Amino acid sequence: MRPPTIKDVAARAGVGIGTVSRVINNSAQVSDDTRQRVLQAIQDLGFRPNTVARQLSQGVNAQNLGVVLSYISHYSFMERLRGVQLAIGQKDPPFELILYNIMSPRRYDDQIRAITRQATLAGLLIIALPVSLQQQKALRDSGIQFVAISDHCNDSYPCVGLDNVGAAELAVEHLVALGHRHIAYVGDMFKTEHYFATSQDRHKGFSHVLKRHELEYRPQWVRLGLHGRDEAYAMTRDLLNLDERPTAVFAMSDVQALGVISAVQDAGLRVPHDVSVIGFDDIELSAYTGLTTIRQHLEDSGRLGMETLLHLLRPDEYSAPHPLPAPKLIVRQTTAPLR
Amino acid sequence: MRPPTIKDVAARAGVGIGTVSRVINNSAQVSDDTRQRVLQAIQDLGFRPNTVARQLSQGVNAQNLGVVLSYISHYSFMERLRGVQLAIGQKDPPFELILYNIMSPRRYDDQIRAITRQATLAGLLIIALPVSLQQQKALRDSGIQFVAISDHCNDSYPCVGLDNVGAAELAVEHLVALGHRHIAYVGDMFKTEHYFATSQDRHKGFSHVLKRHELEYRPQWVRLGLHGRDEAYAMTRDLLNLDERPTAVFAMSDVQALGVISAVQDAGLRVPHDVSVIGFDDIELSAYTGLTTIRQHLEDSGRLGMETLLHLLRPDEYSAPHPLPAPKLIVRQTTAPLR
DNA sequence: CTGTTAGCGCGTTCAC
DNA sequence: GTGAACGCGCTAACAG
Repeated sequence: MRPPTIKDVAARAGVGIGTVSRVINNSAQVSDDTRQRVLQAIQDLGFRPNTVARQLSQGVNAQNLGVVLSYISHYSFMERLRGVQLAIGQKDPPFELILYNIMSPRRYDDQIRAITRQATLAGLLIIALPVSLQQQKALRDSGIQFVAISDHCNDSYPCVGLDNVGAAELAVEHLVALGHRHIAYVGDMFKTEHYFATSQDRHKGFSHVLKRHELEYRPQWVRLGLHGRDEAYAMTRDLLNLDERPTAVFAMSDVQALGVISAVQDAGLRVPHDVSVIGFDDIELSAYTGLTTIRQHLEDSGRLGMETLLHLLRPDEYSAPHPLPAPKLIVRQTTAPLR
Repeated sequence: MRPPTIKDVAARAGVGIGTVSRVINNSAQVSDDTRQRVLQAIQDLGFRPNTVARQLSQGVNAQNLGVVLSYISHYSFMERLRGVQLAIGQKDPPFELILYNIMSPRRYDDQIRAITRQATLAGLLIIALPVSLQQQKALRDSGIQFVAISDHCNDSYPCVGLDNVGAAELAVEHLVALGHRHIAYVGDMFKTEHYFATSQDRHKGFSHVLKRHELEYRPQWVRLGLHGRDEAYAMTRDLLNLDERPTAVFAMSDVQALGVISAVQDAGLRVPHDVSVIGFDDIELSAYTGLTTIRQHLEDSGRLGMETLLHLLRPDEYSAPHPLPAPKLIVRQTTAPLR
C-alpha cells in the first residue's frame, strides 16, 4: 500500500494531474466546482503531497546543516548548541538546523550512514564524537562538508580542538597550589566503546598532576559512576565514609560538582572550609552557585565549530573564525587553602 | 551557472550516466580504469550528488519533524526541547528533528511559509507561538501535521494547553498567603507584535490576585525590561531605591528571579528575611539554588507536545499521551512570611 | 479553465 | 562492464 499520488487523486476526481497540482498549490483559477471534487478526492484518499518530489521539480536544494552530538540533555551540550545557533544567526534564506542526538555508540555509525545516504545536508558539525576514516570518506562522497569539535583533532579534516587533559590539569594544579595533598576524582565511568573518553581524559589530567607533585594516587579516591548530580552525591557519600578522606574533590563536570557539594554538606562538613570542590565546564549554573571551575568556553566552542563550517560552505559570506580561547580557571567560593 | 549533474560528469568522462551512478554509489563492479576517469571528472566539475533527486528515485519519504520556537537560548526552552527529544526517542528508523529558531516576529510568518513550501516535514511542533488560520491552512495543504504548545489553544487544531495566567496567580497567592501586601512584578517588556504575550499573561495573573485581595496596584512596582538575569538585577536595584519598597517580588521567570535575589543581597538586604522572591518555570537551576517557584513542567510539556504529534502521525505506534499536570507551587527557601 | 507533455537529477532495470 | 531507457511524484509551460 504505497501512499496515493496526485495521479490517484486525478483519477478519482476525474480530472488531469495538472488540475490537482493547481488545487494543492491553490494557484491559478480552478472552477469552484472541480476544485471541490479534487478536494474531496484528496480527503477520500488521504493524499499528502510528496515534498521530496515537489522540491526536485522546483529545483530547491535543501540547505540544511546538521549537528551530531550525544547527551543533548546535558547542560554543557545545550550551551554548545546555543553557540551553534548564534553562529547560524538569521541569514536570509536561513540555514536550518537538524539535530542528530546519538544515544548509543552502536547507533552512531548507523546514523552517519543514514545521513550520508538520505539526508539533504550542506554541512555537518560533529561534536565530541570521533570521525573514522570511513565516515570521512562517506561524508566526502556524498558532498557533505563537515567540521568536528573534538579532543582528538588531526589534519585529515577541519576540527576545532579541545584539550580535556590540559584543562583538567589546571583544575588539579589549583587544588595543589592551595595546599591540598589528598585529592579525589569523581567522574563518569570510563566508556569501553568508541565514544570519546571525556572522563578518561580528565582523569588523565588528574593523574598527571599527582605524579608531577609526587602525590600518592589512591584508587579508593577515584569514584566513577553514571553521570548526574545524584550519582555524584552517592559517590561522594562513600568517599566521606572512608577512614582517611580527601580534603579536596575534582569533579569532572559542574553538575557532578554540585552533587559533591550537597553530599559534603549533608555529611555535616563545610565547603570549602572542610572540603574544597572544583568542577569543570563553567555552565551558566556555576556562576549562580559560586562554584569554582574550569571554563571551557562551551558556547564559544559551539559557535566556533559552526562558524568554521559556514566558512567552508560559503567563504565569501563568512570569514574564518578566531581560534578558541584556552580553558581558564575560574575561582569562586568552593575552593580554599588547606587548613 | 547551475550545479553539475551526473549528466555533465558522464559527458566529461566519456561514459554513460549509469556508470557515474555506479561510481558514486561505489556499488557494482566498474573497471578500475573508467572509475578513475569518472572520479577525475567529478573532481574537475566539483560535482555533488543532489540528495533530493536521490531521495525521490529511491522512494524515501523524508521523515523529519520540525520544532518551531523562539528564544532557544533560554533555559526554559532548552528544557522543553529536552522533553521533545525524549519523546522522539530512538525509533528505528528514527525521526530527525529540525529546529526552527524564530528570532523576530516578522520572520515567523516567512519561516512557516518556507516550511510549507520547501521543507520535507512529516510533522511540526509549534511552541508558544500563535498559529493563524492562514498558517493552519498552509500547513494542512502541504500535508504537514502540526501540534502547538500554547496558552491560547482552541479547537481548530491539536494543542497542548498552558495556563500562564492561572499559574502566575498561584505564585502571587502564595506571597499574599504569607502576609505580603506590597508585591512587585519584574518581567519582560510587553511585546506589541504578534508573539504570544507571556509577560502580559503572567502580569495579568499578578493583577488578578491583587484585585481579588483588594491590594493596591502601584505602577512603580511593575518593572518591565529585556529578558535576562542582569536586566532583572538592574530593575530590582531601581525598585529598592524607591521610598516605599515592596516586601516581595514576583519575577516572571526563574532566571530573572535569580537576578532579583542578587540585587536584593547586594543592597544589603536578605532573602527571604527582608524580601521574598518567587520565580516561574522551575528550571533545573532552581532546585540547586533553592528558589521558590512555579513548576510548569517544562520537560513534560515538550514531551507531551511531541507525543501528541507522533500519535497523530502514527497512531498504531504511539498511543495518545496523558494530559499535562497542572502548574504547581514549589516552595523552597526564597519566600517567607512577612515580618 | 483544463488536459497533456516535458523535464527536475538520479537509481535501476534492461539489453549490448 | 557499460550505455540507454524508464520511472520516482510533482511543477510548469503549452496547447486547447
